[in-house]
Amino acid sequence: MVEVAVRGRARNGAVTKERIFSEALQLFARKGVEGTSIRDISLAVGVADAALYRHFRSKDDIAGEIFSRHYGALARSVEEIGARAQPFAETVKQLVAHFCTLFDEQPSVFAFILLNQHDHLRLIGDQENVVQTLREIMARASERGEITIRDADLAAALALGATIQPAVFKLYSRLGGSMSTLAPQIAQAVCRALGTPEIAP
Amino acid sequence: MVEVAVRGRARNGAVTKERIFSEALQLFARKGVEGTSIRDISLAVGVADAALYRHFRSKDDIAGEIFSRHYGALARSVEEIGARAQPFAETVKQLVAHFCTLFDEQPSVFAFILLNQHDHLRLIGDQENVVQTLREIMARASERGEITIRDADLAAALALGATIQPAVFKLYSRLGGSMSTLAPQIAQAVCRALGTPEIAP
DNA sequence: TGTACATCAGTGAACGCGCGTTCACTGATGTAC
DNA sequence: TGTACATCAGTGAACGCGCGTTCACTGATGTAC
Repeated sequence: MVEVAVRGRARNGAVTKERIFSEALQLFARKGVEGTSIRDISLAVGVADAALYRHFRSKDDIAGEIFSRHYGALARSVEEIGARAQPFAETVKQLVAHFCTLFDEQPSVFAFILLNQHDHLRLIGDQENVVQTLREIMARASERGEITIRDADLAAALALGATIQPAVFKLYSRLGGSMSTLAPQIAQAVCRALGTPEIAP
Repeated sequence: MVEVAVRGRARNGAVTKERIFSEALQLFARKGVEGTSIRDISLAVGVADAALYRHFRSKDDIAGEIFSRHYGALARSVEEIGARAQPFAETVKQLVAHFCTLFDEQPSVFAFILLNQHDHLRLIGDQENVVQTLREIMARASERGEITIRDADLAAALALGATIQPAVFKLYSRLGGSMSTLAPQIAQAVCRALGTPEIAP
């Protein structure tokens, strides 16, 4: 278990499975799930196509496991930030910063779970739902009079759209620099859009 | 030319081509271009699959013609609204209203040209570009001091995201009512986000 | 108005290809005694 | 420490299927004289 095979092919299943996760994620983010074939993935990993079926039941299973792993992690982060006892403007700041950091550090994760929404948004259960969690954060802020937009769903859509669309622009090289650089401006724009009093920087 | 065949199959080429446009658009919007087959389209139109090749060179040609037709129309509308001599807040109001009306009246068009961006954004030339036009509207507003966000691309992204994301929510039934009902709230949110003084309703 | 012919808009069948998946098999690794 | 065996993680080849596209052909429509 300690030593990985040196001659011949590596035969550590856990390592191979992680490499499939990693390569498939990048391909899915770049070309979409439908546009990526099992052979594309196995070529990138460096194994035969049939080897993928030692680790996953099907291609959809690969996509599903990758999606729920990262989407679940994001949902938990959003929930955790939303639960902090702090002014709404601070929550917005931290949420936007979190999304921007995710884009900068794991662009494939960002693209796969947030930009290909139409493929799999219906597949996820409601247990760990980023959008649902955002909605609840907005509903709470509305109750406390921290935002003037009354419809919590609309507020969530405005905030999410104002954060995601700049990322799309960056993907198409329409915006330079890192997303984290833009985060303060985006957070301020979101607060203004929702009608929140700003806090001192 | 005046009378359409009554017995046997309709043989009016122009009519068939329009029906292909119409059915293919709906399928592309619902399932994506890759997820829609030539046989899906021909089945919906009610002709043999091979008949499609009497009107289009390829499947991509169908998608391309549909896309550029509607995308071009939207680009010209945006350009025309942007060229009007009026306060920026009024321009935003009209742009948002235009997008919302498009969603309400032609949801398939909206979904196809604005929500599947990754498939074909690279295919379009720069001659009639919705995003580019929005950017120029923002740049002009920035020069005139009508918005406080200095980066025109970021301003365009914020405005577009705040308009498109509610539409995505509506597609997933997360928001009720029509988009046109939400238009005033969205326009106001965009103006606030960009730092524009509001105008009287 | 009739006739001859070109074009148009359709058909069913077939094509080659790439896809997701399965198969029998192999040899390395882990485990029991 | 050796031996016997189960399991794991890989292989190349093949499968059936649906895909986009092409083909030869058909009959209706339009045009010229």
